[in-house]
Amino acid sequence: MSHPDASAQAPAPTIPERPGLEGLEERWDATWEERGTYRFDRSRTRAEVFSIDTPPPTVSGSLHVGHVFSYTHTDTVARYQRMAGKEVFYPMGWDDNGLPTERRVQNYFGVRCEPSLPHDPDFTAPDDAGDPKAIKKRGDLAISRRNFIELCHVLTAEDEQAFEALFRRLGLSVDWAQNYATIDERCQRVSQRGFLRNLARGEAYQIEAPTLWDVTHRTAVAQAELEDRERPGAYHTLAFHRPDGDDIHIATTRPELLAACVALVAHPDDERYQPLFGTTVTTPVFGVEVPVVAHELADPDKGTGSAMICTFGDTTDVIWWRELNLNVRAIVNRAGRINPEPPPGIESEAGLAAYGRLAGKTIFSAQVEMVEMLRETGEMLGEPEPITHPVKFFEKGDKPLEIVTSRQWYIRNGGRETSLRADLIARGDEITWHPAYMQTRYTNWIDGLNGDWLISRQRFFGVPLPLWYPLDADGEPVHDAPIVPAEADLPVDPSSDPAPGYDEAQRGQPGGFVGDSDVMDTWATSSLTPQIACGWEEDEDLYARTYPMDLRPQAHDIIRTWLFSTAVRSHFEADTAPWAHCALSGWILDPDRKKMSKSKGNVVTPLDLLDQHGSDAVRYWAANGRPGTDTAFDDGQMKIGRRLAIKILNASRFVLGFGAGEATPLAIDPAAITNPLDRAMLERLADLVDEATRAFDGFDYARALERTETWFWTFTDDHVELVKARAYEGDEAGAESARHALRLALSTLLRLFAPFLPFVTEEVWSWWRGGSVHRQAWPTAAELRAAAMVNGETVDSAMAGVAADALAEIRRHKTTEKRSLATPVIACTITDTPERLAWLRPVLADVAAAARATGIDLVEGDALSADVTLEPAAD
RNA sequence: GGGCGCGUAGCUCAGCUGGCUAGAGCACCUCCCUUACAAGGAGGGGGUCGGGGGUUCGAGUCCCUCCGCGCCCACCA
Repeated sequence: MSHPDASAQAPAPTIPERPGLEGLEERWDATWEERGTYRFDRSRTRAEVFSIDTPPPTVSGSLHVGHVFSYTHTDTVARYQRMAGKEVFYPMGWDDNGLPTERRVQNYFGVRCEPSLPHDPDFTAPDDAGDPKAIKKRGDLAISRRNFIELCHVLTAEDEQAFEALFRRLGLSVDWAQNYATIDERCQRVSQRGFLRNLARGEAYQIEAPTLWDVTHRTAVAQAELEDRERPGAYHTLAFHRPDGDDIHIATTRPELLAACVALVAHPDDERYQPLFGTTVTTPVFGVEVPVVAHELADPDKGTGSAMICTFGDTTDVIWWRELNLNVRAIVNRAGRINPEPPPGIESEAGLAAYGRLAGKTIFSAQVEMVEMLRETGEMLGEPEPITHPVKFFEKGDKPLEIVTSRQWYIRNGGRETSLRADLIARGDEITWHPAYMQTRYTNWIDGLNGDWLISRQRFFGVPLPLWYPLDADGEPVHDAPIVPAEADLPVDPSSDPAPGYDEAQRGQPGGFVGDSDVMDTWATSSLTPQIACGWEEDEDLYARTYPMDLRPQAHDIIRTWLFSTAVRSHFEADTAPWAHCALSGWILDPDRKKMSKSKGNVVTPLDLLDQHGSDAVRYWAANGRPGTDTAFDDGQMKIGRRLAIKILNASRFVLGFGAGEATPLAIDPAAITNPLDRAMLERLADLVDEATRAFDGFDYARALERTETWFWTFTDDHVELVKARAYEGDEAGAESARHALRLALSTLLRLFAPFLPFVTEEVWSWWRGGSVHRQAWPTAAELRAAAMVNGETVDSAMAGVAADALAEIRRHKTTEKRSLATPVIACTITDTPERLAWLRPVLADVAAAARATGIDLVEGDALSADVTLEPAAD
C-alpha cells in the first residue's frame, strides 16, 4: 500500500480542552486536498476498484437541498467502500450541456446563436453582460455556434466553481482530479465517437417522419421528454356528409385541424359504422372527400365512437396514418402556425377561401376562426362543451406539442423491435436495484416505448451531430450520403469545420457540402457518462480498471431518461450493463409534503444550511433518508445530528482523557482487556459491526447509521457510566482493562461514523491516531471478538444488558425520589432470575460504583426489582 | 386504464426471512449541576399498527378486499 495518506505521521496526542465543531469543514477539506486523501490510485486492478457513475448536476443556477440529500447518500457508500478496502473511483461531472444553459447565456450576455454564421476567433464576451437594460437597448447579438458555446463555457465555469466549493464543504470524498463537463472537448469527442459507432453498426439512422415538436424552442423532442398537463379544452361536434346526404357526427377537441383531416375512423366491431367502412364522406367547411376506415384503437365509447384522423393532432393520429397508409395533409408549421399554403385536397373555391381565413394564424387563433366558420355553415352541432383534459407538453416547454414531419436522427432503443426490447429489459436483471422495486419502472418504461430514441435537436448549445451532407448540382443536400469525420479529428463542429475532402469555400455551394446544423439531445451525451468518466477510447488503462462501473446513483424520476439511455449505449457499445448496482434516491419534500421546487419558492439555500447546522449535521439528516424514499425537509433532524457530533467530541475527550501516565499513552492493547463487562461490551460492539457492515453491503446506509447511533448513545449512557469509576480509580488491571476497551470501542465507533460524519470523526482521529480515519480499515467483528477473548474463553454479551438494567433500576429510584443521581446508596438489594444474577455477579462491582452504592445484595426471584435505601437528604 | 410505493404515538420514521408486554427521536410533563458533555443526564404520559375478512398455536409483519395519499406510465377523439 503506497497511498500517500498511509505514511502520515501519528501526531502527539493533543486533546482540546473544549472541543467544538466550528471550522472543521474548512480545515479538513484543505487537509484532505493537501494529503490527497481521496485521490484515486490507478495502479489498482478492476477487482480492487469501486467505481461510481456520479450524476453530473445541471449547471444552470444553483444547487438545492435535494442535491445535498442524494449526493450525501452516495458519499456515505463511497466512504464505506473505501474503508472496506476498495479503491474508490469517484469522479464529478457537470452537466452544462443543453437548454437551461443556453437560455441563461442568451439572457446574461444578450446573444443569439446563429449556426449559419462563421466562427469569429477574435470574439469576446460583450462588455454589458449581466446588464439587462443595456442589452435591451442594443438588442441581441447574433453569433456563431462555436462562439456561443465559448460563452456557455465562460458562464458555466463560474457555476462549476461554486458547485465544487459547496460539495467540498459538504464533505464529498470526490476525487476532484477526475472531472468532466458534458460540453467540454473530451465529452464532445466521446459523444460524437459514440454516435459514429452507433451509425457504423446501424444503430443510428435518420428518417423523415412525423415528430413531436415544441413550437417555442422549435426543436424536435423525444418521448422521454414529454409530460402531461391538464388543460381546458372543449368537445366540438362536427357534421361530416355522406354521399347519400346523411351526416355522420364526430367529436373533436381540435377543430382547427379540420383542414388536416385525412380520414374518419371507428372500431372494426362498431356496428354503427360497419356499413360505412370503405365509403367516403366529405369534411365540413372544406368539402374534402376522406375515407371512413376501421382500426381497433378507435374507442366506441369515446365521443360519438368515430374520430377524425388529422396529420397530425396526436400520436394516435400518427399510428393510424402509418398503419392505414393515409395521405399527408399537414397544416401546422414549425413555428406553430397554420401554413400559408393549403394542403393537397382542398380544391373547392369555398374550401380555399375558408383556408385563407386560417393561413398564418396561431393554433389558438385558428381554432377561434374555425369555430366561427363552422357556426356560419351550421356544421357544428350545438355549442362547444368545455372539458379539462391532459395535453402533451415538452417538459421544458410552455405550449402544447405539435407533430410535424421532419428529418431526424434516431438511435434504436427497442421501441420498434421486440428482440432488442427484450435484450434491454434483460440488462435490467444484470443490475442490482436499490430499492429493488425500482426495476419495475425500468421494465415498464421499455415495455411502453412506441418509437426509437430521437436524438437530434434543432438547438445550438449541445454536442453537434458530426455529420455533413454533400450538395448535388442543384445545391440540394443528399441526406442519404452523410459524410462522417475520422475519429482522430473529433470533436468537430460541422457548422464551422469543413467536411473532410472539401474546402470551407464549398460550403453551401452546388457540388459542395453542408454541415448538419443539429445538436444531439443532452441525454445522448449524458448516456455516455460511464464511457466519459472511465476514459473509453481515451485512456484504455483507466477504462480497464473502472468499467463497467459498480454504482450509478441517481434520482428515480430519470430512470426513463438517464438510466435507460445509459443502458442502451452500454448494451450497444460494450455488450454489458453499465453498472453492477444502481441506487435510486428519493425527493426532498417540504414540510407540507409537496415536492420542493424553485417555483414554489420554498427552496432553502444549501450553503445557509451548512453554515447554520454544520456539514456533519446536515449529512446526518440526509443519511436518515431511506434509499429511494421521499424525505421531508427537517431541520430538527439536523439539530439532532449536531448534538450527535458534539457528543462524539465530548465522549472522545473523556475516553482519551485517561492514561497519561501509561507507558504508551492512548495505546490499544487487546491483551489488557480482561474485565468481563468490558469484554461483554466488545461482544455487543462486534454485533453492531456485523449489522452495519451488512447494511452497507446492501447500500442501506440509513440502517447502518441508525444502528450505530443507537449503540453509541447506549454506550455513553450505560457502559461509560458503569466503568467510569473503575477507569478512574480501579485497581491497575481493572483500570487498564476499562481504558483499553474504551479506546478500542472509540476507535471502532469513529470508523463506523466516519462515512456519515467525516469532519468530526476526522477531528477526533487526529487527536490521537495517525493518518486519516477515512483511509483506515473498516472495523471487523472478528478483531473485536478476538479482543474480548481471554484464554480462548468468551463472555456472554447479555452481561452488559443485565448490568445496565440493574443500574437503571437504581437510577429510577433516585429519580422517583427526586434525588440527584449522585446520591449515595446506603443499602441495596437486587432481585432477579438466577440466570440473570449469574451474569450480574461478575460485573456487580461496576454497578455498585456507578450507583454510588457501598454494596449490593442479590436475591433470586422472578424478575428484576431493586430495593434501594438512599442517604437521607440533608436539609 | 395499467403499474409501483406508502398509510405504525401529536410530528418524522424504525420494525429485515411472522414469535417475548409494538420501538426510537422530536414535542410534551416531572426531576437532577453527577469531576466528558446542562449543546447534558434520569424518568413519565401517549398507539383499536388505515377499515374489514382470511391463513396460523401466534399477524404491524403473509393472503384477499375496501378506503385514503403519492409517484410513474398510457392511443387523452
